[in-house]
Amino acid sequence: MVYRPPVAVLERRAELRECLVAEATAIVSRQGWAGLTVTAAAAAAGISAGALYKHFPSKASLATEVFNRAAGREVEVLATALADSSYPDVVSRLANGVATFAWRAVRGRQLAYSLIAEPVEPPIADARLALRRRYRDVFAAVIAEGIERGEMLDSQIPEISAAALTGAVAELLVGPLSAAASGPAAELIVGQASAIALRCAGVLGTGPHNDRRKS
Amino acid sequence: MVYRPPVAVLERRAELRECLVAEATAIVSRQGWAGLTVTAAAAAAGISAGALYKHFPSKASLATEVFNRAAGREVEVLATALADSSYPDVVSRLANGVATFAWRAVRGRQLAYSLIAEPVEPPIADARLALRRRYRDVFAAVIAEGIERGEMLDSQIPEISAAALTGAVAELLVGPLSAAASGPAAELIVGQASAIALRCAGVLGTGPHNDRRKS
DNA sequence: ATAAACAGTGAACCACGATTTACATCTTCA
DNA sequence: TGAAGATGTAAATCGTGGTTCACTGTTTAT
Repeated sequence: MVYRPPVAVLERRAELRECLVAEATAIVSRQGWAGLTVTAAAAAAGISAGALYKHFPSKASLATEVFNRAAGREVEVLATALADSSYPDVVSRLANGVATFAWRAVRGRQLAYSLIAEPVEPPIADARLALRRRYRDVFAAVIAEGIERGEMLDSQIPEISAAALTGAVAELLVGPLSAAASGPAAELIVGQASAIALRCAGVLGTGPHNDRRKS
Repeated sequence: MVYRPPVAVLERRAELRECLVAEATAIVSRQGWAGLTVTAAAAAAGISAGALYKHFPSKASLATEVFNRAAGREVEVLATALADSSYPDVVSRLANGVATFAWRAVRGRQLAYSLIAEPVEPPIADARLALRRRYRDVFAAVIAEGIERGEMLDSQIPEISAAALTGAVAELLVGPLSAAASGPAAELIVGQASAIALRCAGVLGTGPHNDRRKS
């Protein structure tokens, strides 16, 4: 071989690749997967559609990379919130985790919708299955710990409760209900989401009860 | 006008239209929306693709009719189960409703997935929104009644809990968890789904508790 | 200086389904 | 009988995006 690209070129190449992923992510966060065409992504990064194929073998490849990175970030944030050791009990950690999850969905609403519910082509649908599984596993671990420590109902199956919890919160945040959620409405929904999540997870202790005094 | 189609012809025409809807529904129940092409639907009904347009103005029109009819049936069944007056209390009715919902999803799994979660083109996505709203409303009514009668937590908002409940059960039944659900596993999931739904709805009374005796 | 490797361009090219069209057939009713 | 309406067929047409292709300009190592 008589040509070996020098470091500077390789760096620029890597940079452009990153730029493509970043721009594609921005498009999805703004317009959803429907807006992510090869032409649009390439144009946003300042190159032509054909050139994109010098960096990704196919659109699906770019799309799944975008998905997986964004999904990874979300799961990471959730896992971190769920592991926050400044809370003494598992229940508080769960509440904190759900609230975090919820807030992130309320702010990047379009991205949350795109990750969780928007119609997508098959390769991304697969990645989405994996995402759901990861959410489930993360929640399931917390529930299992809660059962272990006697803070949660022990007749439940952590994986199942976790899946339900994931679905419940997702529907709440991404579904039609929160579509029109302005500031205060959003707070209400996030608050309710946390409460519901705890009930879902079979939190023991005081248990659900109504106040005697009527207002 | 010198031609007025006689009753027999009109009947046959209506019959064929029904046949198209039925065949299209069958395709969706078997292969999902992905399998529902104009050609396939027409062929199943024994006509050519072009002829289908004598009965429906567009594919979207046929598809939404298929969706809405199937969705209507599901909601109807659920509403009936939730209204079963042979149960004395609201809680039992809710449990019964969720179990019915769940069983139907476990048997027609593909159809349930298609109605609730499969990627679809925009016109059907709209119809799906409406379906989710209907599910939510039906559950919300029951929860509201439960609160009214003092059987459920009164600090919740029925619509929100109902949305969460819908999402939870949907995720459970249509998500990856129940993908491999053979007979006994399915029963387990349905059972858990009912239990989770009751917790979600903030059922009072005995509340979640662990048995003292360890096995 | 020059062959080789490579990013990039812009214009084809292609696959896939939905729709439309041109034409044939049949039926009704003046 | 024959003009008009309706159904049906098969093939052509269209739109949309992803993907490929032929070619250009640039850079590197001999």
